[in-house]
Amino acid sequence: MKRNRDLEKSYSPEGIEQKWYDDWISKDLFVAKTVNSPQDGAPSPKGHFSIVIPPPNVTGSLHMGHAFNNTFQDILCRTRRMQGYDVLWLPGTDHAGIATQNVVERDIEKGGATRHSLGREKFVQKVWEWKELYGNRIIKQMKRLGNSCDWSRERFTLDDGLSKAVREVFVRLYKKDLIYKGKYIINWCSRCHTAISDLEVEYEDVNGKFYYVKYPFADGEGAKDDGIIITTTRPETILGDVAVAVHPRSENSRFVGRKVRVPLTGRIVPIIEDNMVDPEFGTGYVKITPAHDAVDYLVGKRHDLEQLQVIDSKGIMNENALSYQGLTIEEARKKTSEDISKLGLMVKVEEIIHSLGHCQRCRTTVEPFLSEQWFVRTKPLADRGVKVVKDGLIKWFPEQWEKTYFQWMENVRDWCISRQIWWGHRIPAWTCQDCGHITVYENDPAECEKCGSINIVQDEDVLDTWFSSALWPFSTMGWPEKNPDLEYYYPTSLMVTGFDIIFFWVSRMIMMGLEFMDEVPFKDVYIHSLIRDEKGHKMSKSSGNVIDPLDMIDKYGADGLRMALAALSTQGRDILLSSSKIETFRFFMNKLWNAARFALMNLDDEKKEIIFSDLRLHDRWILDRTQDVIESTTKLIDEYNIGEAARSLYDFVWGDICDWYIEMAKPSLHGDEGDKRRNASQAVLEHVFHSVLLLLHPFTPFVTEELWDAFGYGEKGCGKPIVISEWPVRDECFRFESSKNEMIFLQETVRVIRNLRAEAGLTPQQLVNSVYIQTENKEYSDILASNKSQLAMLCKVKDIEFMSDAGEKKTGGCLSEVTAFAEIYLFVGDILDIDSEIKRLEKDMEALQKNLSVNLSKLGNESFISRAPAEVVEQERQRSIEAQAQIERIKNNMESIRRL
RNA sequence: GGGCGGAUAGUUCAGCGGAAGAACACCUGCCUUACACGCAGGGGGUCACAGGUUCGAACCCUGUUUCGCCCACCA
Repeated sequence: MKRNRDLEKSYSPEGIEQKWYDDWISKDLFVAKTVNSPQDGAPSPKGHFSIVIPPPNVTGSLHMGHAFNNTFQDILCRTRRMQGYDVLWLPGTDHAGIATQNVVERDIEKGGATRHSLGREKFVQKVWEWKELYGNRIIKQMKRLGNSCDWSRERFTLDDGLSKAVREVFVRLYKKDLIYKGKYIINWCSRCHTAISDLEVEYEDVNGKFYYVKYPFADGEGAKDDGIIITTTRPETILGDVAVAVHPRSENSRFVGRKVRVPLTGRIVPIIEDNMVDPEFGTGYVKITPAHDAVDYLVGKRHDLEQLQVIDSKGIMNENALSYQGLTIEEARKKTSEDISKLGLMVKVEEIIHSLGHCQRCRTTVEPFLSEQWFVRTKPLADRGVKVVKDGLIKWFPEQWEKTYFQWMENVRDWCISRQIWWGHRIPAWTCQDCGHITVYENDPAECEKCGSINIVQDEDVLDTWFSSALWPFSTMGWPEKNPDLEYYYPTSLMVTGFDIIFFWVSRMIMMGLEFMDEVPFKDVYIHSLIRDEKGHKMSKSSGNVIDPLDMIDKYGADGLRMALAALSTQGRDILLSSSKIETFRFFMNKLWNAARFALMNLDDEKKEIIFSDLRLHDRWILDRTQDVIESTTKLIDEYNIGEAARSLYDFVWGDICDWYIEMAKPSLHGDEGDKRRNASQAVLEHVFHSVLLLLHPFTPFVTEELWDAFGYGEKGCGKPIVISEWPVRDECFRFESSKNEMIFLQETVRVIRNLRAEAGLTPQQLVNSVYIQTENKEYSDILASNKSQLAMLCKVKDIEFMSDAGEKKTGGCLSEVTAFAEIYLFVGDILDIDSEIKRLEKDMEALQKNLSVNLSKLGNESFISRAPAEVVEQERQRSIEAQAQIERIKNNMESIRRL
């Protein structure tokens, strides 16, 4: 083994991370196998493990959510790669229609341009330029995190291949009547100037006014009841009223069939009955405005009412709004309410808090708006999506999310997929100007498929971004073409994402995957929690509480950040992150580094075999623990419980290896117990580090690769990089069950003695001459007796005495503590000072040496030898030998005390 | 209105049927040749409340209180 013992005294990630990432990339270690191709050959007997990354927005930059999500996926991919699976982690980015368009619009505004002043073609060109400039930023950031993605397969949702898939899907769905075009009430953002889907509307409580308005009877019968009172929050929509509704079984239903006069417009409208009215709410009378309210729209449909539009797509009152034409919604609201008051029809106005929809992208209030849009008929697709989960073909982690999914899927409504923006996949539909027929086709058609006219124009709208995202698991692998990747890596193994996009994305991928691949898009879905700031608030630029993962990588290293994210994660609870929490794990990287440094300082180049007869308790214990950790880590990762996996590795390294094993192995590593023991400890240490580096690699790829190399396991030592080294498995040879309990005896005793020492106020320089242990437990006393030197090492005690009754010792200056196994006594008077102990020994030695030199001079004197009797000479000779031995012993003694 | 999740040490959270744990923070000692990004020790908890199941409950069941989140056609 070629060891590198020349490690820095503390771990600094700079340089190391970049070095290894470049190395991995240059060796194509993340490039997935193209199975059955001439260069890659047959698939692994283990099979495949594939993940498609949730594609981040091209204009975005890496935030903590991405960092967490990507770390999770990377841990799985790296583990599976080491386990011998054919791993594909497919990366890419999303064109993010409205979001990106908004960003670029804001950018060109600085130069005084608008998208309309540029025109469609030029504007789209601008967005592409933007994408070329900044679209790569997030990819670079992912690389710094250590993502082991196959960058050779990187995709973008507007790539040619993916665009082709989008068209194919659109056409097939249209032909199956699963896509249709129609005039419906949709959510309209007057700022983005486009329709948005139900999911893109976010409801928020806002202050508003609740107007009580009287609608007089118009049929002359109501002499006594001169009218009814409706309630509304939007008086400007009174201009579009075409009816008033009551609940059929309410008190108010007695007026059904009568007519009232709508204020301002003077329109005579009927009172109708509809179940949608809550008789308990407001006055129990609801004005019906089918063109400007989603509920009213449905009521209008049921009762065949006119859809009277009074507001246009820009949020301006239109020609139907009489004198209010040209006003904005806000202006019209003020004016109409004033005018109603003037007419004496405003009964009262209340302040209320009500929930209002806002555009997810720009926070503008969303208006219900009647317009012609494209929709996906979702129900038939959803039914299948529900079934596969019920049948267990897709498993959710944590399981509870399954319910959320079912709830949405079982009540799913048609999906509005057309957007009145320019950045995205343009809808492949052409309307014939002559016959009005709509031609929907994969390739741009030259003529109307019905009448053959060449006078056809393509639909102006583009598709919802999520339409292309829904195809991501198979469109990225080449669909609709047949392709070895698609055949081998689809369905993917796992989807990792946040709960916020279960409806937007996960459910739609399931529906599309089933429709077009006839198979689920992934077998497991892992829904992770949200990252929040330390106070539990959502991180956002506006509140200034963002912890930038790139800053954290600069400060603490990618490994520290990754370990923190992994270890802090728990199932089903949000993660409250702070810089200091990440720091804790940076310290862990240093601890690992130094433990490895210690090991390297104590290992020879030659690799030692583990010889069982030379092992002592702590050796057997750490070998046994290592096997347990190998097994449990593997199991936890299989269950996607990376939080527990990371935490248990942390505890194992810090608590078991550093705090106990290394401390206990020091005497033998220093050679105090002879060569055999030194070899044994070296062999054990090597095994432990070899295993733990492998186990930690998915979590902290960079340090582990660096240390792997330093131990000589990497290419310099004629091995392989850790990235592609074999994942460890439990070695049954190293199962030492009894070591677990025996070690507990020892640890418990050490803790108690240390505790007693602290109670007695002893300094580290003070040596306890002896502790007395009273116990009936033979096994316990045997274990302690055979580990005296470790005990001395760990708690600075010279000797242990066992006794059945310590009664006579319990006088003055005695401290004691009872444990589960024994009662332990320490006498405050029975303390040796290390320095004076050494002085005492030095004195002894001096005296001995004096005697010895006298002896030796006698033996060197010829007249003494010739005159003295033979037995006296022999006696003197014996004495000198004894003295020499004793000096040797005292020397050793001094050495070991000095070490304490 | 429906659904989901949380309530455990000062703080952030693990634990989810068998003697209350970690990390920060706090207090006391220590620069002991792997590590002060460290070592050793310490204080601190009716595990939200009330019932129940069990030999045994922080953990299971039933309520209650309370804080979040998601969905839904309260105009």
